[in-house]
Formats: sequence, C-alpha cells, structure tokens
Amino acid sequence: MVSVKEVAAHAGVSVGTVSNVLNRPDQVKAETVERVRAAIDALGYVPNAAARQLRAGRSRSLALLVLDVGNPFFTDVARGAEARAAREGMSVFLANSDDSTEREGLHLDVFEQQRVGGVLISPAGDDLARLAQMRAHGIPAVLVDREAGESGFSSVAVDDVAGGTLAARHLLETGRRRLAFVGGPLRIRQVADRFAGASAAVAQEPAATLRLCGADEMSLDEGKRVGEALAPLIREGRIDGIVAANDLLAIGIQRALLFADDPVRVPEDVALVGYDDIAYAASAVVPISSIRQPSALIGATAVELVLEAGEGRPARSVVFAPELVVRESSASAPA
Amino acid sequence: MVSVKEVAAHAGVSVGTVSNVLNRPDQVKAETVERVRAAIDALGYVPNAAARQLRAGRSRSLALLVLDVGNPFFTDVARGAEARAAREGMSVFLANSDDSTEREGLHLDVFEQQRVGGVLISPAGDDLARLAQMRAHGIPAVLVDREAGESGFSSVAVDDVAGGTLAARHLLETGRRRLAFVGGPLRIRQVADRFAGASAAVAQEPAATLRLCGADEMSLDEGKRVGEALAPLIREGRIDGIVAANDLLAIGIQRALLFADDPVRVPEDVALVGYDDIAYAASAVVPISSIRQPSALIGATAVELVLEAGEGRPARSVVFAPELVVRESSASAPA
DNA sequence: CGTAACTTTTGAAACGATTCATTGAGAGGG
DNA sequence: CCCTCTCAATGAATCGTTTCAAAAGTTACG
Repeated sequence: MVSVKEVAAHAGVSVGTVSNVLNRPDQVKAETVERVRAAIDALGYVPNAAARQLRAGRSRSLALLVLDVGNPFFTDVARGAEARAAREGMSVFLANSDDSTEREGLHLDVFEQQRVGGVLISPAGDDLARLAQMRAHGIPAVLVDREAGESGFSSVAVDDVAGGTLAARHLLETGRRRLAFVGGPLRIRQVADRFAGASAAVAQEPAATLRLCGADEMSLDEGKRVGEALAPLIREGRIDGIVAANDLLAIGIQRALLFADDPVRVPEDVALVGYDDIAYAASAVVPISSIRQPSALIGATAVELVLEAGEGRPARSVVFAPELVVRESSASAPA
Repeated sequence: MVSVKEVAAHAGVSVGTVSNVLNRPDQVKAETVERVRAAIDALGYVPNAAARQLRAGRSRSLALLVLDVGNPFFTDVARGAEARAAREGMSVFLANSDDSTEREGLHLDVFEQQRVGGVLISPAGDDLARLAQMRAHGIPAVLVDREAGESGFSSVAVDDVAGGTLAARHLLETGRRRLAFVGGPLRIRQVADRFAGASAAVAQEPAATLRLCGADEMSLDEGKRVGEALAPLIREGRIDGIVAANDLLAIGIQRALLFADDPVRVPEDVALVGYDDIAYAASAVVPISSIRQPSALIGATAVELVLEAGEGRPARSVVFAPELVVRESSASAPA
C-alpha cells in the first residue's frame, strides 16, 4: 500500500510537502502542487485515515445512532445530516440501535474507540450517563428527536405539543366536534406530547370533546385493532374525527373502518389525521392528512450543534415547528 | 485522554503487557491480567482504534453499502451482517447509496481511507472498476443481491428464477391457468429473472398462459395504475392469477382491484402473489402471499465471504433458495 | 546445584500521517 | 554588497498502539 513517502519520492519533494499539498495547498507553489498531484494519481495513493486521525487528534467522521433505520423519518434525518456533514468535509456513520440499550451501548463503544468527532443520537433509554461519560472523554453528543432537559446536551426536536394541536385544530376547523386520540403507550414522550397538544386545542372549543384511545404499540396491526373497536362508536355518531399518533396507526385504522362488514366512510363519517407524513400516508386507499416533521433539516441542524459542542460552545436546544399536510381523509365537512 | 502508557504505569507493568492483556490475555499471568483490568477501569481507558489499526494494518470494521436503507430487505441484511460480524469481534458501518453511483463513490472513498476490512455492497451501477481498484489495494468486496459473473468477486444472491417459478407454480397448483406477471423495468436483473422463472413454470403446463405487464417502477402507485388496467381483463375472465415482481406492486394492485367501482375480489376472482415478503404484505387488506428471501442469512453469509476473501481464499458465489409464504390472497381455488 | 524447557514480562521499533521550528532561495532596500 | 523579509520546502518529532526478539523468572529433572 502506497504512502506519503512513496508519493514524495516520486514527486521529488519531502513528505512534509506532500502533506501540505493535501491539507493547505495554498501554501505550496502551484507548480509543486501540480507535480505532487500527478504523483498521487500515478501511484494511486489513498490517505490512511487512521494515521491521519492518530496524529491530528480529531476525526473526520460523525456517528448517527437511530432507534430504527427502517423508519423513513430517521433515514431522512440521516440524509440531511450527511449532506450537512459533507459540506464540512466530514462523513457520517449510520447505526441502528433497534430500541435496545444493549445494542446502543455496543455501538457507542465502537464510536468511542473510533474517536468520532461527535455522536447524533436518538437514545433508546432514559439514561444519558454513558453519553456524559463520552463527553468527559471529549466526544460531544446531540440528542435527536428528544429534549435534552438539564443534561447539558444540545438537542434537536420537533414541537410535538404543537403538532398535536395542529392536528386537532384542523379537525375542529373542518367542523368536527367529537374527537378521538389514538396512540400509546403514553410513556413515550412523543405520544404524550401529541396528546397534550390535541387536548389543548380541544379545550379551546367549548362544544368539543376528546376521547383517549390507548394503543399498545404504534403499528399497522394495532391500528386495525383500534379501528375495529372505534367503528361502532363512529356509527353511533359519538366520534367524528380521529387524531392518530402516527401514520402506521392511521393506516391501520382506516383499513379497519373501510373494510368492516358495515363500512365506515372516510372522510364522510369520520375524518382522520395521522402523524409523520410517511410515504404510505399519501398512497393509502383514501390519502391521509398528516403532520410533517422537517426531517432533513433536523439532521442538518444536529450536525451543526454537534460541531458547535465540539468547539466548546454552550449547548443549545432547537425545536422545529411541525407542518400540517391536508389530504382527502380530512377534507370535507361532517355529514 | 488516557493511553496504554498511563494504564501501564498505574498497574506497574510495561505497555507491552497491557497490550497483551488486551489482545491475548491467555499469555499473561492471571493475577497480572486482574491488575491491568483494574487499572483500565480505574482510569476509564478506551483503546484508540486509529492507533490500533495503524499498527496492526487490518481494521476491525466492515462496511455495508446498500441501495436503499429504507428497504426492509436491506435492513434485515444489515442485521444479519452485524450479528455475524460481532461474533468475529468486528463491527459494520452501514451506508446508503440511494441508487446513485456518485454517492456510492463518495462512500467507497471514505471506506478506502478508513482501510475497512471489507465492503459488502449492492452496487448502484454495472461498473465494478472502482471495486476492482479497491481490491488491488487490498480491500475485498462481496456483492450482495447480485451475481458476480466473471468479475472475480464473491457474491451472495437469491435465485430469482427459482422464486419466479415458485410463485407461478403455486398459482398453477391452485388451479389458475391465465396468469399475468407484473414488473419492470426488465433491465433490472431481478425482475427479468423472476419473469423468466414464472415463464418456465407456465411452459410446463400446456393449458396455461402468461401475460407480461410492464411497470415503470416497483412502487405502490405504479401498482395501482397497473391494477386499474388489469381489472377489466379479470372481469372478462382473461386473467385469474397475478405474480407481482415485488410486494409494493402487489399491494398497489390489490388496492386498485378491491376499490374499483366494480370491485374485483381477491382471491375469488384473481389470486395474487407478491415478492420480498415485507411486513406490509402480511397486514394488507387481504394478506398477500409472497416469496421470502432469507435476508439475515444473506447478510451473515456476505460477512463470511468477505472475511474469506480477506484471507486470500478464492471467490465463491452463494445462491440461496427463496421460500413461498402462502396467505389469503392466493388461498382458494378459482370460481 | 546446574541446566534445559517453559512461562511471563520487557522495551524499542515500527505503522503513516501532521506539525512546526528551521533552512534555503529570491526579492527589495539601503 | 549586506541585511532583512517573504515565500517554499524540509525533516525530525510525535500521536497510541502492536509486535517480537530478548531478558527475566520459574519449574522440573538428573
């Protein structure tokens, strides 16, 4: 494997000059730069990141550790982070904790050994001790999709309370009054916040009510189960609008309603709003209105915050506003 | 940041001994191991991967570069690869090319600089020159979900011809005779193979016919489009079984059929088989039969092959057999 | 007790880059 | 012609490990 030494010999310069060509070409005479570049190409030289990092101390890569790579929200965050990091000449390693603190820990071990420049993480548990320890070792972290609280970490999140309000208010504005919120478990912060936001919106409209329908998980199948349970209530006119805590639930609910033996119509009998705006929401049988989070922007911002932290600047928490995307599922007024 | 030197001093041994404790503890007296381990804990020592790799030459990490992290097939491959690599004490970096040769190239650059132990890749283009060049630099690669041909690379793939045969034969065995294959573009190898397999199965049954319905992409929306086009043919009895080249198409087709103004029943009027067995296939309105690929096994095997290649052993191509998963969409015999 | 055969530990030489004090070469001024 | 200033290039020291020949310590045996 060819090293700076060979390149230097081939170009007739010293290794220091080769390094300068690589890192501060403006301090080297144009003609020399030319010659060294030619040698690099001729020999097929590829810098050794390990050696570079060992000496330089800092690393040219960041790590992004997400709860679920399968979730389109996180892949969009990853894209945003990668693009922003690329502008800084850095690269991003993507890893998946699958919501397991154990896998999360293993990945953090590797990242610490790699001495990555920073970690962007949506933590699996509540325990930030491990991250604090890494920070003590000089590796900054930024929390993604989770508020940092008193921990002293920077964070990037979306205002889920505002999102819940947005969804519920939209239903109220299109004339619905008897709303249901579907989501759970409530110990998931995002779910609790979205519910709180919906409650707040409903509280401002005297004639409106909000019923909480718990869910065991945020999946398609659980949505179907809840949808079947809700169908009779809708037929009796006791519910005319549904806010689902995510799109998978919303899709499952819609499916259960449309395919019941005595079908419930969407949006005629009940309006439906999801959350996350995943691709499937738009191509459901009846396209589903949803709350969109600025995923790529979240990733890009997380990169900026982690770089700031790396420079020793104080922690900041950035909260983005979610956005309502109206589709057919909540279009017309109630019957 | 604490290094072996401090650990050695704290434990009252030489740096060589600390290194031995880390890498071949069996060659160090138990009591000494104990003492060094204690020092490591006391000081919070974390090995520097860069230094380790620089000296050792080889790296403890592999790279997995996929076409689409959003695709459940690839995330399962990643899980399998990670698990297998962990058994070898190695870790896997996951990266996403989004089917762009440019992004693929950028990632390969980084991996080469990192001197990863090997690359598992589902290549975006047909050009393996870059991989060949990396191989010349001592970094082996294994092709995932793609046959290596004459290139001299190892590969892991699934027999898509067999998968196509499996799907079509299943429909024939449940009494269907007028089949349609939906998929495209045919320049995608996987699609072409699946079609070839289906053709072969149909050819063995004298009374059966197979009609090819091209698709511009393998998406839900394209499936809907094709489904709408097929509905009249089914009503006329000119098609009674559909093989879709992937599950997204199958889901879209089903949706279009069930929701037409004059609905087509599944499986009574037409049987439907998808491909990939993604989670959504099982929770579709009518659960969809599908062809399952052993994704995690593919990932694990890819890791084994790349390690073999790293040891200089000759390239191998492993082809797995796909598996039929029967669900309601193809259950009963034709009307 | 001497010696051979092990086991355990040592310490210095790599690995491939970056950095920085230093040297060298020209240019300009007095 | 000497001195100073700039701009370029040099090369040795350094980063934190691993490795390995050699030293030191231990055990067994005649």
